[in-house]
Amino acid sequence: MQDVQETAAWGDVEPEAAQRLLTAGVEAFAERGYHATTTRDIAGRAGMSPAALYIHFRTKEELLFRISRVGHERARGIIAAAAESEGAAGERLARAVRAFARWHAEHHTTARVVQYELAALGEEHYAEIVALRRDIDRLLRGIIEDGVRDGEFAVADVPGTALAVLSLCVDVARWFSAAGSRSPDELGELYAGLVGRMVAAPGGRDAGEQ
Amino acid sequence: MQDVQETAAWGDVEPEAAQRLLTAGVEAFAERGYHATTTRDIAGRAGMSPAALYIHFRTKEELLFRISRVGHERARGIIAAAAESEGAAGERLARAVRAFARWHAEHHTTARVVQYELAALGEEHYAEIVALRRDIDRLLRGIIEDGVRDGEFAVADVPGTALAVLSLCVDVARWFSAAGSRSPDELGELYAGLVGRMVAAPGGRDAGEQ
DNA sequence: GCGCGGCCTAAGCGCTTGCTCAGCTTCGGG
DNA sequence: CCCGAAGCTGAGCAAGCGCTTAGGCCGCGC
Repeated sequence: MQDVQETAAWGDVEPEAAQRLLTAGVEAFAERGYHATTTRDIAGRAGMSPAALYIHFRTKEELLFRISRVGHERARGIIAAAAESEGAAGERLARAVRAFARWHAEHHTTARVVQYELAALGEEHYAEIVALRRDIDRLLRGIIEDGVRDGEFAVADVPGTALAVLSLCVDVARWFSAAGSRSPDELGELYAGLVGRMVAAPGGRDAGEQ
Repeated sequence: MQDVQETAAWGDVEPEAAQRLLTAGVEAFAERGYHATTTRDIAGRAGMSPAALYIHFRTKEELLFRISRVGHERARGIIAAAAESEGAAGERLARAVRAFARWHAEHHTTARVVQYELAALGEEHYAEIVALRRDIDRLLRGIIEDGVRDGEFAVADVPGTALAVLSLCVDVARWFSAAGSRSPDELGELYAGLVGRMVAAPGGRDAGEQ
Protein backbone atom coordinates (compact mmCIF):
# COMPACT_ATOMS: atom_id res chain seq x y z
CA MET A 1 0.00 0.00 0.00
CA GLN A 2 2.84 2.41 0.72
CA ASP A 3 6.53 1.99 1.13
CA VAL A 4 7.31 1.57 4.80
CA GLN A 5 10.93 2.61 4.52
CA GLU A 6 11.82 5.61 6.61
CA THR A 7 11.62 8.57 4.31
CA ALA A 8 13.77 11.38 5.60
CA ALA A 9 11.20 13.24 7.68
CA TRP A 10 8.06 15.01 6.45
CA GLY A 11 8.57 13.87 2.91
CA ASP A 12 6.83 16.11 0.47
CA VAL A 13 5.39 19.05 2.36
CA GLU A 14 4.95 22.04 0.13
CA PRO A 15 7.48 24.81 0.84
CA GLU A 16 10.58 23.92 2.75
CA ALA A 17 9.73 26.50 5.44
CA ALA A 18 6.45 24.74 6.25
CA GLN A 19 8.41 21.54 6.68
CA ARG A 20 10.78 23.24 9.09
CA LEU A 21 7.80 24.50 11.08
CA LEU A 22 6.35 21.00 11.26
CA THR A 23 9.54 19.48 12.65
CA ALA A 24 9.94 22.42 15.03
CA GLY A 25 6.35 21.87 16.15
CA VAL A 26 6.92 18.17 16.74
CA GLU A 27 9.98 18.85 18.88
CA ALA A 28 8.32 21.56 20.91
CA PHE A 29 5.00 19.75 21.41
CA ALA A 30 6.79 16.53 22.38
CA GLU A 31 8.98 18.33 24.90
CA ARG A 32 6.48 20.59 26.60
CA GLY A 33 3.05 19.61 25.32
CA TYR A 34 0.78 21.56 23.00
CA HIS A 35 -0.61 24.04 25.48
CA ALA A 36 2.74 24.84 27.05
CA THR A 37 4.29 25.54 23.66
CA THR A 38 4.14 29.06 22.26
CA THR A 39 4.00 30.02 18.60
CA ARG A 40 7.08 32.13 19.30
CA ASP A 41 8.94 29.02 20.40
CA ILE A 42 7.97 27.04 17.30
CA ALA A 43 8.85 29.88 14.95
CA GLY A 44 12.13 30.44 16.79
CA ARG A 45 13.16 26.81 16.41
CA ALA A 46 12.39 27.03 12.70
CA GLY A 47 14.54 30.14 12.47
CA MET A 48 11.83 32.64 11.65
CA SER A 49 9.63 35.31 13.17
CA PRO A 50 6.36 34.42 14.95
CA ALA A 51 4.32 35.94 12.16
CA ALA A 52 5.78 33.60 9.54
CA LEU A 53 3.95 30.66 11.06
CA TYR A 54 0.64 32.11 9.95
CA ILE A 55 1.65 32.20 6.30
CA HIS A 56 1.83 28.41 6.24
CA PHE A 57 -0.79 27.45 8.82
CA ARG A 58 -4.00 29.20 9.69
CA THR A 59 -3.67 28.52 13.43
CA LYS A 60 -1.45 26.75 15.91
CA GLU A 61 -4.10 24.06 16.13
CA GLU A 62 -3.86 23.43 12.38
CA LEU A 63 -0.13 22.87 12.71
CA LEU A 64 -0.87 20.26 15.37
CA PHE A 65 -3.50 18.67 13.16
CA ARG A 66 -1.12 18.37 10.21
CA ILE A 67 1.47 16.70 12.43
CA SER A 68 -1.16 14.41 13.89
CA ARG A 69 -2.59 13.40 10.53
CA VAL A 70 0.74 12.60 8.92
CA GLY A 71 1.76 10.64 12.02
CA HIS A 72 -1.46 8.67 12.14
CA GLU A 73 -1.26 7.86 8.45
CA ARG A 74 2.25 6.58 8.93
CA ALA A 75 1.16 4.48 11.90
CA ARG A 76 -1.77 3.05 9.97
CA GLY A 77 0.54 2.29 7.04
CA ILE A 78 2.77 0.23 9.29
CA ILE A 79 -0.08 -1.87 10.66
CA ALA A 80 -1.67 -2.20 7.23
CA ALA A 81 1.55 -3.47 5.67
CA ALA A 82 1.79 -6.18 8.31
CA ALA A 83 -1.89 -7.08 8.13
CA GLU A 84 -1.82 -7.45 4.35
CA SER A 85 1.48 -9.33 4.27
CA GLU A 86 1.86 -13.04 3.56
CA GLY A 87 2.05 -15.71 6.18
CA ALA A 88 0.19 -17.17 9.14
CA ALA A 89 -1.55 -14.93 11.65
CA GLY A 90 1.24 -15.46 14.16
CA GLU A 91 3.83 -14.16 11.75
CA ARG A 92 1.71 -11.22 10.70
CA LEU A 93 0.96 -10.28 14.29
CA ALA A 94 4.65 -10.46 15.17
CA ARG A 95 5.48 -8.26 12.19
CA ALA A 96 2.81 -5.75 13.18
CA VAL A 97 3.89 -5.52 16.82
CA ARG A 98 7.58 -5.46 15.97
CA ALA A 99 7.16 -2.61 13.48
CA PHE A 100 4.57 -0.68 15.50
CA ALA A 101 6.53 -0.77 18.74
CA ARG A 102 9.72 0.01 16.86
CA TRP A 103 8.13 3.06 15.25
CA HIS A 104 6.91 4.38 18.58
CA ALA A 105 10.42 4.04 19.97
CA GLU A 106 12.38 5.43 17.05
CA HIS A 107 9.98 8.29 16.41
CA HIS A 108 9.00 8.75 20.01
CA THR A 109 8.82 12.53 19.73
CA THR A 110 6.38 12.38 16.82
CA ALA A 111 4.52 9.51 18.46
CA ARG A 112 4.21 11.48 21.66
CA VAL A 113 2.40 14.26 19.82
CA VAL A 114 0.30 11.78 17.87
CA GLN A 115 -0.81 9.82 20.92
CA TYR A 116 -1.03 12.37 23.71
CA GLU A 117 -2.21 15.63 22.17
CA LEU A 118 -5.50 14.50 20.67
CA ALA A 119 -7.48 16.50 23.20
CA ALA A 120 -6.06 19.74 21.84
CA LEU A 121 -7.54 19.17 18.39
CA GLY A 122 -10.65 21.00 17.25
CA GLU A 123 -13.85 19.06 16.86
CA GLU A 124 -13.71 18.44 13.11
CA HIS A 125 -10.02 17.68 13.06
CA TYR A 126 -10.51 15.33 15.99
CA ALA A 127 -13.20 13.42 14.12
CA GLU A 128 -10.90 12.95 11.15
CA ILE A 129 -8.14 11.59 13.36
CA VAL A 130 -10.49 9.27 15.22
CA ALA A 131 -11.40 7.66 11.90
CA LEU A 132 -7.73 6.87 11.29
CA ARG A 133 -7.42 5.43 14.79
CA ARG A 134 -10.42 3.19 14.25
CA ASP A 135 -8.74 1.88 11.09
CA ILE A 136 -5.67 0.96 13.07
CA ASP A 137 -7.71 -0.86 15.69
CA ARG A 138 -9.72 -2.69 13.04
CA LEU A 139 -6.62 -3.88 11.19
CA LEU A 140 -4.94 -5.22 14.32
CA ARG A 141 -8.12 -6.90 15.52
CA GLY A 142 -8.43 -8.53 12.10
CA ILE A 143 -5.09 -10.28 12.47
CA ILE A 144 -6.07 -11.66 15.88
CA GLU A 145 -9.44 -12.83 14.57
CA ASP A 146 -7.65 -14.68 11.76
CA GLY A 147 -5.42 -16.43 14.26
CA VAL A 148 -8.36 -17.45 16.44
CA ARG A 149 -10.30 -18.77 13.44
CA ASP A 150 -7.32 -20.87 12.36
CA GLY A 151 -6.86 -22.24 15.87
CA GLU A 152 -3.42 -20.68 16.02
CA PHE A 153 -4.39 -18.30 18.82
CA ALA A 154 -6.45 -18.92 21.93
CA VAL A 155 -7.96 -15.60 22.93
CA ALA A 156 -11.05 -15.29 25.07
CA ASP A 157 -11.64 -11.56 24.57
CA VAL A 158 -10.52 -10.51 21.08
CA PRO A 159 -11.39 -6.79 21.21
CA GLY A 160 -9.90 -6.50 24.69
CA THR A 161 -6.72 -8.24 23.66
CA ALA A 162 -6.37 -6.13 20.52
CA LEU A 163 -6.80 -3.04 22.65
CA ALA A 164 -4.16 -4.27 25.10
CA VAL A 165 -1.66 -4.96 22.30
CA LEU A 166 -2.11 -1.53 20.77
CA SER A 167 -1.99 0.06 24.20
CA LEU A 168 1.28 -1.68 24.99
CA CYS A 169 2.91 -0.38 21.82
CA VAL A 170 1.48 3.13 22.06
CA ASP A 171 2.72 3.60 25.60
CA VAL A 172 6.27 3.12 24.38
CA ALA A 173 6.14 6.73 23.22
CA ARG A 174 5.59 7.84 26.82
CA TRP A 175 8.65 6.27 28.41
CA PHE A 176 11.09 5.56 25.61
CA SER A 177 14.26 7.59 25.63
CA ALA A 178 16.97 7.47 23.03
CA ALA A 179 19.46 7.54 25.89
CA GLY A 180 18.05 4.32 27.37
CA SER A 181 19.69 0.96 27.09
CA ARG A 182 17.25 -0.57 24.63
CA SER A 183 17.35 0.10 20.90
CA PRO A 184 14.10 0.38 18.94
CA ASP A 185 14.93 -2.90 17.20
CA GLU A 186 15.49 -4.75 20.44
CA LEU A 187 12.28 -3.35 21.85
CA GLY A 188 10.31 -4.44 18.80
CA GLU A 189 11.71 -7.94 19.17
CA LEU A 190 10.92 -8.07 22.91
CA TYR A 191 7.37 -6.85 22.41
CA ALA A 192 6.68 -9.19 19.49
CA GLY A 193 7.71 -12.07 21.75
CA LEU A 194 5.58 -10.92 24.69
CA VAL A 195 2.52 -10.48 22.50
CA GLY A 196 3.12 -13.84 20.85
CA ARG A 197 2.91 -15.52 24.24
CA MET A 198 -0.19 -13.50 25.12
CA VAL A 199 -2.24 -14.91 22.25
CA ALA A 200 -0.67 -18.28 21.46
CA ALA A 201 -2.79 -21.40 21.80
CA PRO A 202 -1.30 -23.87 24.30
CA GLY A 203 1.00 -26.28 22.49
CA GLY A 204 1.44 -23.86 19.60
CA ARG A 205 4.90 -23.29 18.16
CA ASP A 206 5.26 -19.80 19.59
CA ALA A 207 4.49 -20.67 23.19
CA GLY A 208 8.01 -21.16 24.47
CA GLU A 209 10.25 -18.99 22.35
CA GLN A 210 11.41 -15.60 23.56
CA MET B 1 1.89 -1.18 55.27
CA GLN B 2 -1.31 0.82 54.60
CA ASP B 3 -4.89 -0.17 54.16
CA VAL B 4 -5.65 -0.49 50.49
CA GLN B 5 -9.39 -0.12 50.83
CA GLU B 6 -10.87 2.73 48.82
CA THR B 7 -11.20 5.57 51.26
CA ALA B 8 -13.76 8.06 50.06
CA ALA B 9 -11.51 10.42 48.14
CA TRP B 10 -8.62 12.51 49.49
CA GLY B 11 -8.96 11.06 52.91
CA ASP B 12 -7.54 13.33 55.50
CA VAL B 13 -6.54 16.56 53.82
CA GLU B 14 -6.55 19.42 56.26
CA PRO B 15 -9.43 21.87 55.71
CA GLU B 16 -12.35 20.69 53.70
CA ALA B 17 -11.87 23.52 51.19
CA ALA B 18 -8.38 22.29 50.29
CA GLN B 19 -9.89 18.89 49.66
CA ARG B 20 -12.47 20.40 47.33
CA LEU B 21 -9.70 22.18 45.46
CA LEU B 22 -7.77 18.93 45.06
CA THR B 23 -10.71 17.07 43.56
CA ALA B 24 -11.52 20.06 41.37
CA GLY B 25 -7.90 20.09 40.23
CA VAL B 26 -7.95 16.40 39.41
CA GLU B 27 -11.07 16.79 37.31
CA ALA B 28 -9.81 19.82 35.45
CA PHE B 29 -6.27 18.52 34.88
CA ALA B 30 -7.58 15.16 33.68
CA GLU B 31 -10.01 16.78 31.26
CA ARG B 32 -7.86 19.47 29.72
CA GLY B 33 -4.32 18.92 30.95
CA TYR B 34 -2.35 21.01 33.43
CA HIS B 35 -1.32 23.82 31.12
CA ALA B 36 -4.75 24.24 29.58
CA THR B 37 -6.38 24.49 32.99
CA THR B 38 -6.72 27.90 34.63
CA THR B 39 -6.70 28.63 38.31
CA ARG B 40 -10.04 30.34 37.76
CA ASP B 41 -11.45 27.07 36.42
CA ILE B 42 -10.22 25.05 39.41
CA ALA B 43 -11.49 27.59 41.92
CA GLY B 44 -14.81 27.80 40.11
CA ARG B 45 -15.33 24.03 40.24
CA ALA B 46 -14.57 24.13 43.96
CA GLY B 47 -17.15 26.90 44.37
CA MET B 48 -14.81 29.69 45.39
CA SER B 49 -13.01 32.71 44.06
CA PRO B 50 -9.65 32.40 42.23
CA ALA B 51 -7.80 33.99 45.12
CA ALA B 52 -8.92 31.34 47.60
CA LEU B 53 -6.72 28.77 45.89
CA TYR B 54 -3.62 30.62 47.13
CA ILE B 55 -4.64 30.35 50.75
CA HIS B 56 -4.30 26.56 50.59
CA PHE B 57 -1.58 26.14 47.96
CA ARG B 58 1.34 28.37 47.22
CA THR B 59 1.11 27.89 43.46
CA LYS B 60 -0.85 25.99 40.85
CA GLU B 61 2.14 23.69 40.48
CA GLU B 62 2.01 22.80 44.18
CA LEU B 63 -1.61 21.77 43.79
CA LEU B 64 -0.53 19.45 40.98
CA PHE B 65 2.28 18.10 43.12
CA ARG B 66 -0.01 17.29 46.02
CA ILE B 67 -2.34 15.42 43.66
CA SER B 68 0.57 13.61 42.09
CA ARG B 69 2.13 12.60 45.39
CA VAL B 70 -1.06 11.25 46.92
CA GLY B 71 -1.79 9.36 43.69
CA HIS B 72 1.67 7.87 43.47
CA GLU B 73 1.59 6.81 47.11
CA ARG B 74 -1.71 5.08 46.54
CA ALA B 75 -0.33 3.34 43.44
CA ARG B 76 2.76 2.20 45.29
CA GLY B 77 0.60 0.95 48.13
CA ILE B 78 -1.34 -1.24 45.74
CA ILE B 79 1.77 -2.84 44.25
CA ALA B 80 3.41 -3.17 47.67
CA ALA B 81 0.40 -4.98 49.11
CA ALA B 82 0.54 -7.51 46.30
CA ALA B 83 4.31 -7.90 46.44
CA GLU B 84 4.29 -8.53 50.18
CA SER B 85 1.29 -10.86 50.14
CA GLU B 86 1.44 -14.61 50.59
CA GLY B 87 1.64 -17.12 47.80
CA ALA B 88 3.65 -18.09 44.76
CA ALA B 89 5.06 -15.48 42.41
CA GLY B 90 2.36 -16.23 39.84
CA GLU B 91 -0.39 -15.46 42.34
CA ARG B 92 1.32 -12.33 43.60
CA LEU B 93 1.91 -11.05 40.06
CA ALA B 94 -1.72 -11.69 39.16
CA ARG B 95 -2.85 -9.82 42.28
CA ALA B 96 -0.55 -6.91 41.46
CA VAL B 97 -1.67 -6.60 37.85
CA ARG B 98 -5.31 -7.10 38.68
CA ALA B 99 -5.28 -4.38 41.34
CA PHE B 100 -2.99 -1.99 39.47
CA ALA B 101 -4.93 -2.15 36.22
CA ARG B 102 -8.19 -1.94 38.13
CA TRP B 103 -7.04 1.20 39.96
CA HIS B 104 -6.02 2.89 36.72
CA ALA B 105 -9.46 2.13 35.30
CA GLU B 106 -11.58 3.05 38.29
CA HIS B 107 -9.61 6.20 39.12
CA HIS B 108 -8.72 7.01 35.55
CA THR B 109 -9.04 10.74 36.07
CA THR B 110 -6.61 10.75 38.99
CA ALA B 111 -4.38 8.28 37.19
CA ARG B 112 -4.36 10.48 34.10
CA VAL B 113 -2.94 13.35 36.13
CA VAL B 114 -0.52 11.07 37.95
CA GLN B 115 0.85 9.49 34.79
CA TYR B 116 0.71 12.21 32.17
CA GLU B 117 1.44 15.50 33.91
CA LEU B 118 4.85 14.74 35.37
CA ALA B 119 6.55 17.14 32.98
CA ALA B 120 4.68 20.07 34.53
CA LEU B 121 6.23 19.48 37.95
CA GLY B 122 9.06 21.66 39.22
CA GLU B 123 12.50 20.15 39.51
CA GLU B 124 12.43 19.28 43.23
CA HIS B 125 8.89 18.00 43.18
CA TYR B 126 9.69 15.95 40.11
CA ALA B 127 12.63 14.30 41.89
CA GLU B 128 10.41 13.33 44.82
CA ILE B 129 7.87 11.76 42.49
CA VAL B 130 10.52 9.90 40.51
CA ALA B 131 11.65 8.22 43.72
CA LEU B 132 8.14 6.90 44.24
CA ARG B 133 8.01 5.66 40.66
CA ARG B 134 11.29 3.82 41.07
CA ASP B 135 9.82 2.10 44.13
CA ILE B 136 6.90 0.88 42.07
CA ASP B 137 9.17 -0.45 39.34
CA ARG B 138 11.42 -2.17 41.86
CA LEU B 139 8.52 -3.88 43.64
CA LEU B 140 7.04 -5.24 40.42
CA ARG B 141 10.41 -6.39 39.12
CA GLY B 142 10.97 -8.18 42.41
CA ILE B 143 7.90 -10.35 41.93
CA ILE B 144 9.04 -11.35 38.44
CA GLU B 145 12.55 -12.11 39.68
CA ASP B 146 11.06 -14.37 42.34
CA GLY B 147 9.08 -16.26 39.72
CA VAL B 148 12.12 -16.72 37.51
CA ARG B 149 14.24 -17.95 40.42
CA ASP B 150 11.59 -20.51 41.34
CA GLY B 151 11.31 -21.71 37.75
CA GLU B 152 7.68 -20.62 37.69
CA PHE B 153 8.29 -17.95 35.04
CA ALA B 154 10.42 -18.07 31.91
CA VAL B 155 11.43 -14.51 31.13
CA ALA B 156 14.45 -13.63 29.03
CA ASP B 157 14.52 -9.89 29.79
CA VAL B 158 13.28 -9.25 33.32
CA PRO B 159 13.62 -5.44 33.45
CA GLY B 160 12.09 -5.14 29.98
CA THR B 161 9.18 -7.38 30.89
CA ALA B 162 8.58 -5.54 34.17
CA LEU B 163 8.55 -2.28 32.23
CA ALA B 164 6.09 -3.71 29.71
CA VAL B 165 3.73 -4.93 32.44
CA LEU B 166 3.71 -1.56 34.20
CA SER B 167 3.36 0.22 30.88
CA LEU B 168 0.35 -1.91 29.95
CA CYS B 169 -1.42 -1.06 33.20
CA VAL B 170 -0.49 2.62 33.19
CA ASP B 171 -1.80 3.14 29.69
CA VAL B 172 -5.25 2.10 30.86
CA ALA B 173 -5.60 5.62 32.25
CA ARG B 174 -5.23 7.02 28.73
CA TRP B 175 -8.05 5.16 27.04
CA PHE B 176 -10.36 3.93 29.78
CA SER B 177 -13.78 5.49 29.88
CA ALA B 178 -16.46 4.84 32.45
CA ALA B 179 -18.94 4.75 29.57
CA GLY B 180 -17.08 1.86 27.92
CA SER B 181 -18.28 -1.70 27.94
CA ARG B 182 -15.62 -3.07 30.32
CA SER B 183 -15.79 -2.65 34.09
CA PRO B 184 -12.59 -2.04 36.07
CA ASP B 185 -12.95 -5.50 37.58
CA GLU B 186 -13.26 -7.21 34.22
CA LEU B 187 -10.28 -5.28 32.93
CA GLY B 188 -8.16 -6.29 35.90
CA GLU B 189 -9.08 -9.91 35.29
CA LEU B 190 -8.30 -9.69 31.57
CA TYR B 191 -4.94 -8.03 32.18
CA ALA B 192 -3.92 -10.44 34.91
CA GLY B 193 -4.55 -13.28 32.46
CA LEU B 194 -2.61 -11.65 29.64
CA VAL B 195 0.37 -10.93 31.86
CA GLY B 196 0.25 -14.45 33.27
CA ARG B 197 0.67 -15.85 29.78
CA MET B 198 3.46 -13.37 29.05
CA VAL B 199 5.68 -14.67 31.83
CA ALA B 200 4.59 -18.28 32.39
CA ALA B 201 7.13 -21.04 31.85
CA PRO B 202 5.95 -23.53 29.18
CA GLY B 203 4.01 -26.33 30.83
CA GLY B 204 3.22 -24.19 33.85
CA ARG B 205 -0.29 -24.20 35.28
CA ASP B 206 -1.09 -20.70 34.08
CA ALA B 207 -0.23 -21.22 30.43
CA GLY B 208 -3.66 -22.09 29.16
CA GLU B 209 -6.19 -20.37 31.36
CA GLN B 210 -7.77 -17.13 30.36
C1' DG C 1 -17.16 41.93 74.45
C1' DC C 2 -13.22 42.47 72.06
C1' DG C 3 -9.25 41.34 69.54
C1' DC C 4 -7.11 38.15 66.54
C1' DG C 5 -6.20 34.54 63.41
C1' DG C 6 -8.29 31.70 59.67
C1' DC C 7 -10.86 31.85 55.53
C1' DC C 8 -12.64 34.20 51.92
C1' DT C 9 -13.62 37.93 48.04
C1' DA C 10 -13.29 41.98 44.59
C1' DA C 11 -10.27 44.18 42.10
C1' DG C 12 -6.54 44.38 39.53
C1' DC C 13 -1.29 44.23 38.27
C1' DG C 14 2.24 42.83 35.18
C1' DC C 15 3.04 39.82 31.75
C1' DT C 16 2.47 36.50 28.00
C1' DT C 17 -0.39 34.59 24.68
C1' DG C 18 -2.35 33.65 19.79
C1' DC C 19 -2.75 36.22 16.13
C1' DT C 20 -2.85 40.56 12.75
C1' DC C 21 -1.19 44.04 9.73
C1' DA C 22 1.43 47.31 7.04
C1' DG C 23 5.33 47.15 4.67
C1' DC C 24 9.85 45.21 2.94
C1' DT C 25 12.45 42.06 -0.08
C1' DT C 26 13.05 38.71 -3.72
C1' DC C 27 12.25 36.84 -8.15
C1' DG C 28 10.28 34.92 -12.52
C1' DG C 29 7.37 36.34 -16.72
C1' DG C 30 6.10 39.73 -20.27
C1' DC D 1 12.31 47.30 -16.84
C1' DC D 2 8.45 46.77 -14.37
C1' DC D 3 4.86 44.12 -12.01
C1' DG D 4 2.64 41.13 -8.92
C1' DA D 5 2.80 37.19 -6.17
C1' DA D 6 5.17 34.71 -2.47
C1' DG D 7 7.70 34.80 1.72
C1' DC D 8 8.92 37.16 5.53
C1' DT D 9 9.48 40.82 9.46
C1' DG D 10 8.72 44.41 13.41
C1' DA D 11 5.49 46.23 15.94
C1' DG D 12 1.65 45.65 18.40
C1' DC D 13 -3.43 44.53 19.85
C1' DA D 14 -6.99 42.36 22.70
C1' DA D 15 -7.56 38.80 25.74
C1' DG D 16 -6.39 35.87 29.21
C1' DC D 17 -2.97 34.20 32.39
C1' DG D 18 -0.90 33.30 37.42
C1' DC D 19 -0.77 35.57 41.27
C1' DT D 20 -1.16 39.67 44.85
C1' DT D 21 -3.28 42.85 47.77
C1' DA D 22 -6.52 45.28 50.71
C1' DG D 23 -10.13 44.45 53.20
C1' DG D 24 -14.47 41.98 55.19
C1' DC D 25 -16.66 38.30 57.91
C1' DC D 26 -16.84 34.85 61.46
C1' DG D 27 -15.87 32.25 65.68
C1' DC D 28 -13.01 31.24 69.56
C1' DG D 29 -9.86 32.50 73.64
C1' DC D 30 -9.36 35.77 77.23
